[in-house]
Amino acid sequence: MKPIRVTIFEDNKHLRESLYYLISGTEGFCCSDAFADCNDLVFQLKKSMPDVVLMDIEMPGMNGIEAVKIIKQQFPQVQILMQTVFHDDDNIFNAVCAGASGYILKTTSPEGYMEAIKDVYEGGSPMTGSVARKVLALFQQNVTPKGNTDYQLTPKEKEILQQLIKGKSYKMIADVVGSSYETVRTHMKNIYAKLHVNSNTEAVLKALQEKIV
Amino acid sequence: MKPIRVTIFEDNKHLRESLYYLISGTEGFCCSDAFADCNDLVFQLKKSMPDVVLMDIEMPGMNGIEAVKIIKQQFPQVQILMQTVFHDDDNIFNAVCAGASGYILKTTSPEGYMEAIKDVYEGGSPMTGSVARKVLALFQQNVTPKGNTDYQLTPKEKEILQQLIKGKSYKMIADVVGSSYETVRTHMKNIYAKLHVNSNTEAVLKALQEKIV
DNA sequence: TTTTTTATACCGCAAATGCGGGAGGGCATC
DNA sequence: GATGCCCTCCCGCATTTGCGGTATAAAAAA
Repeated sequence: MKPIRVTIFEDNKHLRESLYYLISGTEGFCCSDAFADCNDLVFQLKKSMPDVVLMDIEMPGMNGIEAVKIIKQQFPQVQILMQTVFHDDDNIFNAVCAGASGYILKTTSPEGYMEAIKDVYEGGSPMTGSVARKVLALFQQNVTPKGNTDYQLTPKEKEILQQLIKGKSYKMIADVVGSSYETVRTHMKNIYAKLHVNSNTEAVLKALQEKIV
Repeated sequence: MKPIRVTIFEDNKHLRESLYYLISGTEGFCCSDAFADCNDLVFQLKKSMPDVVLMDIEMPGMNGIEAVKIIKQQFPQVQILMQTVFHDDDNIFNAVCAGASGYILKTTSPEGYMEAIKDVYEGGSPMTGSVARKVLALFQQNVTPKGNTDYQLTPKEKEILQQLIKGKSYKMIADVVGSSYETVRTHMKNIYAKLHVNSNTEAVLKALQEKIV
């Protein structure tokens, strides 16, 4: 069983070295490299070939978020564990969007660190509870506009609406669902009535917003 | 220090009772009630006054997701921990949207259960690593599609597109933006050309997806 | 200053859409 | 057997859209 290769990006010398020794000294892990900044990021990673990158958010030069984007683009298989001092909503949000797989605080215990590294490596997404709560909160904010009104659409109607919100015209829809153009029109009439709309765009809008599809 | 009050909703009798004894038998916890379904949900909760609700997703009658919505509406301070057998994307998504604060699998160990309950109570959001990963994945899917392509829309064009994705017709748009119907049409032509679309719906779709607005 | 861009506005025509109606077949429920 | 629901298809007509022009004036850029 080969060890999990970890590369560290952390500007604080003390923490960086502590982590280096912690990881190197743990059975089953191997700290392939430790950097203070993201200069030559891609080049360094090509050499290091890590399984997991431990990335600080606050860093001089290129910040952690930018680095995550680049890493995910160039080495999509690499798992990234973010570490930060603060509970900053924006940072969490951005890191998650950029493609980080885990998010822990620097106050985490050494054992916690090692568990988290193992977890991201195995496909999990470790987060300290409060970070997770923030992610969920963001998630709820950004996605909840999910009206739950039931419009009683029939399967066929849903199918057609599905196609409509892909930008298809009636003719194309008819083709896809295997009905005649006229039939599609009939369905649309019914859909409009059920959704209480009277135009193409309104239907698309409503369908997308309320996730009726 | 008063104990954390937990109410269980779980249709499986064996698991329900196991959890009941587990929670009751743990220092600092108190299982205020355990139900097999969500009948009289609100009434029962008023009596139980739990701090944390342990909710099964798959249940006869009202399912767990619906229950979460109601609980969060009626008792917003109550923390909800979902439990499920499966890793079903839709369920996770819906539960999170509905307002669940944590999400664990039934295969979780007794200690894991207790930790999770404590965690939600304290404002965290425990999730098994793989669940967290799925939530993040959903998050990334739903939020990142932030197209960075620049379509070079002029202010007026953006304004008009803005209106279009509200479901307005050209006439109505003309009225809102204070231009003539014909002018709006001209702008639309240009917008379509810039977005590389050729229908109403496609434009709305693209505008919404890429958040050009 | 000349050119380009933006916003304004109109005409015309073909196509698509919205809306009203009618009509038959299948299938399940009552 | 009757009723209701869903899916199917068609007709007609008024309106809206998509797309091709043309054109003017102000503003911005060259």
